[in-house]
Amino acid sequence: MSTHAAKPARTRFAPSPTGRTHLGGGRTALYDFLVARQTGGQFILRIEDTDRKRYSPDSERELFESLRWLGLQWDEGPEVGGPHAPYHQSQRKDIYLEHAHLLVEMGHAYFCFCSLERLERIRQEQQRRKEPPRYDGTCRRLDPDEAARRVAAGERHVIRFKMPQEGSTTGVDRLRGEITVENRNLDDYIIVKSDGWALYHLAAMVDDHLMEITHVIRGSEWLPTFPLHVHIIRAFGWEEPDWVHLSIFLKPSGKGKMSKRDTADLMKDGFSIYLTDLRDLGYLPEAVVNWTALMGWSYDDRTEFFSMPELIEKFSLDRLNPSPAAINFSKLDHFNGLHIRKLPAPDLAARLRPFFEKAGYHKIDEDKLLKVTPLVQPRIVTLEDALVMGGFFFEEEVYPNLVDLVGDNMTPADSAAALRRAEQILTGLPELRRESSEEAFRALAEELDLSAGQLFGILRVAVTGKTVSPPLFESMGVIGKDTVVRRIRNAIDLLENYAA
RNA sequence: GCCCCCAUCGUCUAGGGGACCAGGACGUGGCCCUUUCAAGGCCAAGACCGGGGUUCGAAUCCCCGUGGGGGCACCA
Repeated sequence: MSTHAAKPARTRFAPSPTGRTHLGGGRTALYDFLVARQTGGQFILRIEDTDRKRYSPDSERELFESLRWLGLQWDEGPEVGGPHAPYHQSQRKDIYLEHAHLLVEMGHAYFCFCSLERLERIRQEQQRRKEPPRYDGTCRRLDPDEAARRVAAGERHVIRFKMPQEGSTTGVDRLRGEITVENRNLDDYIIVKSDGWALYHLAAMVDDHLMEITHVIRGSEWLPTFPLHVHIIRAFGWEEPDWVHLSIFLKPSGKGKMSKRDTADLMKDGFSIYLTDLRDLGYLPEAVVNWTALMGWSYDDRTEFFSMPELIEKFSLDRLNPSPAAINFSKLDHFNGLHIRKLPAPDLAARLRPFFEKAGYHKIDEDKLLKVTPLVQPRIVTLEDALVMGGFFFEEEVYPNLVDLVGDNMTPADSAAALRRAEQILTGLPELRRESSEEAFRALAEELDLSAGQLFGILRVAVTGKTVSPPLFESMGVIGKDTVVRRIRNAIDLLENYAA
């Protein structure tokens, strides 16, 4: 695909807004987007909301938000319009109905008047006899003129696709090659419900054709009905798109698909399969894109770090892997760290700001944030980690634990004495810069017969309130001399009050 | 039960008849660097599901098992 200039592709992401947008959808949309961008074609978003009972406006909002967060802006679809509008299937009911009637006229479909109850009876009977559950074909044998009269008379009916009963059907999947199914294993699927709404099988094929879709990239859960879709397209005499059935995602253990329970467990570990959760958890869209792109696709035997432009250039449907993939969140952490470190500091600072603000650190000074950013940058894996790693920079006071203030193999009195000397040195310093302060404090350690680790450890706790922090002297420089001195005095008080 | 898909380190993967005592990445362990924590560098352990075939030669092709996954709605 990338080897020779392909003709512009028209791809579509066609989700059903009945739940939250997750990794699987994100990856499908990403591949759609990449193929469109790579070939100079269009990425279309189509909302499959023909099931009015399951439709949820919240889901749709979250869908748009998720795709945009990932950087997958659609060229045609809701909110942006396009030459094939409307892009909500709920607004295209008549189009599907017309096409269904066309199929009936051509003899590829028929009206069915069987009741739900009768269908249920047949199903149970078949189950009892261990037969595959299928429509028994009663209405298929009806005289078409009579069926038409009953429809005209207002009798409740559905429209079924007339599947050939002999032979087999072969479709070609881009990653698996030919997929052949015996026609007798296929059912006379309902394509229009009794309320007049088309089902996916019809609606999607009609829209894909009308919208001139060249590549249907979708989940492999569609593989079993793939031959049906091929049949519908052939019945109309349309050209088939390229079919790409993506592998599914397994839970991290590799044992089965993600369940509700798994999702809840995941959140406890600070992970989620939902895109907006990942955003709120402090993951970068760049990292999520890079990570999911590699779940089922590879470039070569060593390159793994990709930006969106690089993916657009290098992505290829020919290098997709058909086997199911377990989700590996520790690899997401890895990619997030990588992308965080790659970011220019001002960019990272801008992304960090909302996390600090949400945590209650208001009036964050831009200059200070810009200084803090490179200090936390190599030390965080998510944006949210910056709160723990660098919160003390924006805190008025810090509250160290007494035990942490006492150095290794030292008494509280020793620590207090060391801090007193540190305070003297600090106040004597004309300004607080890393080079000068580090030199002075190294000398102090020697004077007190302490290791650098001992002294710096005490200072770190006094100044940052924590045992783990960015490098001490750089940190002190950002915090400022007055605040550093005040915090050291507080630590001395703490130690001496304990002694008393 | 029936149908379909899949099968290389714990995980994501490279490999597509000889270049493979199987390469990379995450994770894990160790070392170096180092004021803590990271980052970074180096090293280590770790896999071709089983059985048949085809072939001079199989991780690679074929068949059968087995295992895993998906689907069997007037959902998508």
